[in-house]
Amino acid sequence: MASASLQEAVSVLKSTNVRMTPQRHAILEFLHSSMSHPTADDIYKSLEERFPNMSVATVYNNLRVFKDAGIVKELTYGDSSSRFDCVTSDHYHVICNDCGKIVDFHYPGLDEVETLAEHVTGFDIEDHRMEIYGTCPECTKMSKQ
Amino acid sequence: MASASLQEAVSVLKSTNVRMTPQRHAILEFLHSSMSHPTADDIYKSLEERFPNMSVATVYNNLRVFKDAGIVKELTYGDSSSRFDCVTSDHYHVICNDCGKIVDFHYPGLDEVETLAEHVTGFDIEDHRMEIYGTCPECTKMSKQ
DNA sequence: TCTTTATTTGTAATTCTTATAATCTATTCT
DNA sequence: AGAATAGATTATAAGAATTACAAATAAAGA
Repeated sequence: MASASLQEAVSVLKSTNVRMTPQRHAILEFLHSSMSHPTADDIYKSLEERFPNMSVATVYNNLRVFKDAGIVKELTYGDSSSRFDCVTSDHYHVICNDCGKIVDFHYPGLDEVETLAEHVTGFDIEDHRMEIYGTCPECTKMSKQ
Repeated sequence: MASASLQEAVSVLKSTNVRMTPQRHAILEFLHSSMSHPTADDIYKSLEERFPNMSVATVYNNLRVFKDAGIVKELTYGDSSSRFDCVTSDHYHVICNDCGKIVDFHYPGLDEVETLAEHVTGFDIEDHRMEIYGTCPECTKMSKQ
């Protein structure tokens, strides 16, 4: 479950019969370099200059390919559009209710939750995610003024 | 954070200046009776018979009112449409990757996560949610046949 | 290089959700 | 009770995100 580097992601893709295209590489690159959690549109806009002819459909297609390959996760929050996060290691997200900022948060040791859920529900558990909601320091400061 | 009964939900609404209408009551009733986690459209369809003239907008409007009042939570997963869950007590959701079934799952004691997140990120934490993903017994059985 | 097959592109279509304005209904004030 | 006010519903249109589709293009292996 840990595809740390861009290289690793590329080789994961090659192992299935997924071809490497310039667009794909650029999308992966952007996902790995940006520490934020971009939307499909963020990605599209950021690559507009390098790929003036790229279609939005390409971004969506490839995000699905990456998701299926397990190297990218889709995050759906309250807001309209999904965000995408390259799978690096288990971490959670702290999200600001005001401005939407997302901060990574490490908290190990929730494997137990999966084990218990398996026993209680009979599901074959694969994964879990957690989001923590609140107000970020900046927004707190703003509201106090 | 615990509005166990329908009655309680109604009185919460009355305490703000939200009027009780037949449509509102029916939506609340449905949310409380259905142990599933219906989409706006599920709710709309289920009330079609009783309220032939009801608009989808009414469902959406009221779900927002309920959300703002804190008696209903919106759940956004991978699939296209949001699901709604009346706030009863803290619980999490186990979701089937195949058929989308959602099962409630109680796991106390994750307040610590919020505390730690506050310290690490400086956020003013209010809430958290967790989803556990896997394959339900039925879908596992199906795939083995 | 050639062939096969995946991928990209551009556009149209779909779906979910929200905005708007008109109508209607409940509550309040006199 | 009756009028005024504010809130709610309805119907429809608009908006935004995502997907479907068919034609054109490009990658990978023989």
